[in-house]
Amino acid sequence: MPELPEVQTVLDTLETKIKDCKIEKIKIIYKPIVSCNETTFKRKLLNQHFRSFKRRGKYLLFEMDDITLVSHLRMEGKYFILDESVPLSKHDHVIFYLDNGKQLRYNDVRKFGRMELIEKKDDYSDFKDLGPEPFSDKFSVSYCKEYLKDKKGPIKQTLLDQSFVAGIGNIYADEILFAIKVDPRTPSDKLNDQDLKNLIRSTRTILKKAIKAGGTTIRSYTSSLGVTGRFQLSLKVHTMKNCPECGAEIIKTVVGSRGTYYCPVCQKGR
DNA sequence: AGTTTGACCCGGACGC
DNA sequence: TGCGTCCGGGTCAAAC
Repeated sequence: MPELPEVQTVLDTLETKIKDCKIEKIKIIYKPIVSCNETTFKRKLLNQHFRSFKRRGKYLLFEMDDITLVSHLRMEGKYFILDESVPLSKHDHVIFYLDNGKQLRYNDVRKFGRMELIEKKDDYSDFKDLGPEPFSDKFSVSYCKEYLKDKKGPIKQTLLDQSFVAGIGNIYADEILFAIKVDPRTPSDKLNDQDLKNLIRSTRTILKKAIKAGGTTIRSYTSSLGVTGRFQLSLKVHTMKNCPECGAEIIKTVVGSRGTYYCPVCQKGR
């Protein structure tokens, strides 16, 4: 499922493929994907060009001439760029007809993804109450300390809270906590300064590595399949059976109603 | 009043 | 073949 690295990869790939393309027609097959009024959505996007490509957390932001198209892939949203002659597939929900004869197709098996329009801004830092980007200077030890103060809920759950830091999903939350050797159930306010330093560093390292891997993998897919949003993961705990460090059996449990993997030997509470 | 939990949206996968 | 159940990101309502 797309988390920050995958969203970034999709964005980068779309930028190379449809930058400055014009939308000539829009077909909405499954209406709830588009959050706003259908007529307004079409009217405002018609004859607009894809000018710049930005990301905020897991949201794709397509800046057009006069408006910003926001897209969230949720669980399984995918974009394909295909010739109009290619038959529609079962889970294609929104079709953008481009001026180069290609179509940008939004495909989503679960139908959880959403699109909406917002005003263009120079700065999307206030967008949807999202927390800082993991790579921004705002994601600092002092910020984490302040945010986590008196937070009793498990640190894993806080990592998934998009208003704490934007873009981390279930898989990377497990991977980050494994990297810093902290038990996912640890109360959020129990992490010490060193833990927070490690948390910030590991988050950036892991996400960066995944973006790199995503970029590598997706290039081999794009020529035939369009933007599938698939990318390789080098997972250490999530879905693993044994710990790559100590060999202990990985525990699978539920934290904050999310499936959670951790090593009972390497990862300690505080 | 602020924080936290839970239902919801979906359909594929899986177990019986 | 056919049910029933589980899973999950973000939103929003309800409960604490």
